[in-house]
Amino acid sequence: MELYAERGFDATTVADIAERAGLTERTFFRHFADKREVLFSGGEVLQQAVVDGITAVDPGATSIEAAVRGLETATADFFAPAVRPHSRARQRIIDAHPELQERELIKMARLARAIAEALRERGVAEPSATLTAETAVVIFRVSFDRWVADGDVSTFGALLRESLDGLRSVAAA
Amino acid sequence: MELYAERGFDATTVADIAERAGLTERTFFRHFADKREVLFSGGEVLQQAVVDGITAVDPGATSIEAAVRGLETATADFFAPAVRPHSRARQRIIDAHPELQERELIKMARLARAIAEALRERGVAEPSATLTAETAVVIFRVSFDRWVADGDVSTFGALLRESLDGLRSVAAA
DNA sequence: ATGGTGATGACAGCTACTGACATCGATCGG
DNA sequence: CCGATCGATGTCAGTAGCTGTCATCACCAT
Repeated sequence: MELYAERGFDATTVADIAERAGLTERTFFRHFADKREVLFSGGEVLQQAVVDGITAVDPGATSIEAAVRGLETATADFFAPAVRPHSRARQRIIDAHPELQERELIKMARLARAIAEALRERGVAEPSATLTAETAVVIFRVSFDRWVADGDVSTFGALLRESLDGLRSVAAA
Repeated sequence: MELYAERGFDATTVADIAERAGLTERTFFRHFADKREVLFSGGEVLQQAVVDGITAVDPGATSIEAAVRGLETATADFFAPAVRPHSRARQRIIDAHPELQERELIKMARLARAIAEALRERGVAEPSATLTAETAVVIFRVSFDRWVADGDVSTFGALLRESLDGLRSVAAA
């Protein structure tokens, strides 16, 4: 991430990264599937936390409530105020490179699938499960954008709530 | 697409494609940004059609109604029953290759941004415009999946309506 | 000490993609 | 009717991402 920030994603070769890390280029590719993956390696952990959060929600909750509550508990650990500068730096790099956005998007798609599966475990039928999961991910993304943005100082959980409310009024219209 | 279907995306080189097309490898890259783009080249046309459709909707309509109506008019031209076999073949290739899914996802993201812009033109404020646009794209994707799936024989417009209803009940919960 | 295992290095190779320059055909002004 | 121009293509060389294969080495268990 240092190198990507310093000279840009395209301008840094895998050889550069390997050198700074004191390793071989080959070894880099044994740890990361490709050059982009470096920025996304922690993703499965968050995904698992969200899934765990959803299954922990009281069974009486509606599907969208369960999904958002799962996001709330998971993001409370991952998106503490202290990590905001790091997240912001990371996001600046991603936003500047379409290839990285592609990777980010597929991670989100996987998150949606995992959420849908967790909802089905709770007894939510299709197509509600998928629809709810996709909606939850939209809420997550909108919230994340606002959380990373400079001006906003709300907590992630509060932003999730606001986004959910916003979406409810949009859908009700 | 012939070659991708015959021997798989990974197993076909650009040299193969160029040869079958009777052209040079270099010429291929002058027409398509990269190897994946071949499968997505028509995307901007659909996007423009959706945007045009949205701006044509009567100004009194709500934002989500305008977005879905825009999708309806655009998809009526692009997703006629006759093109279903082609769409299905294309989708089979994409579904088998994560790299292609990445590209598809970023196209969807661009579509969402274009829809949001069209909604803002209609006077919809943020964050409603973005939220509505993302929601509309979810509806589009769910509908497209069902339209491409074997069993279903509904028209695309009907599927859009059903998905919108489904999402409304999810969000209302 | 021996053998197994997991991480790394070394090296060769393929292919996606790019830049630079030459060629060629069509078109258009004189 | 000729030459200039322009757009599309061919040619060639080069870079870099990524992979397969084999050797090495540290560590651990028996």
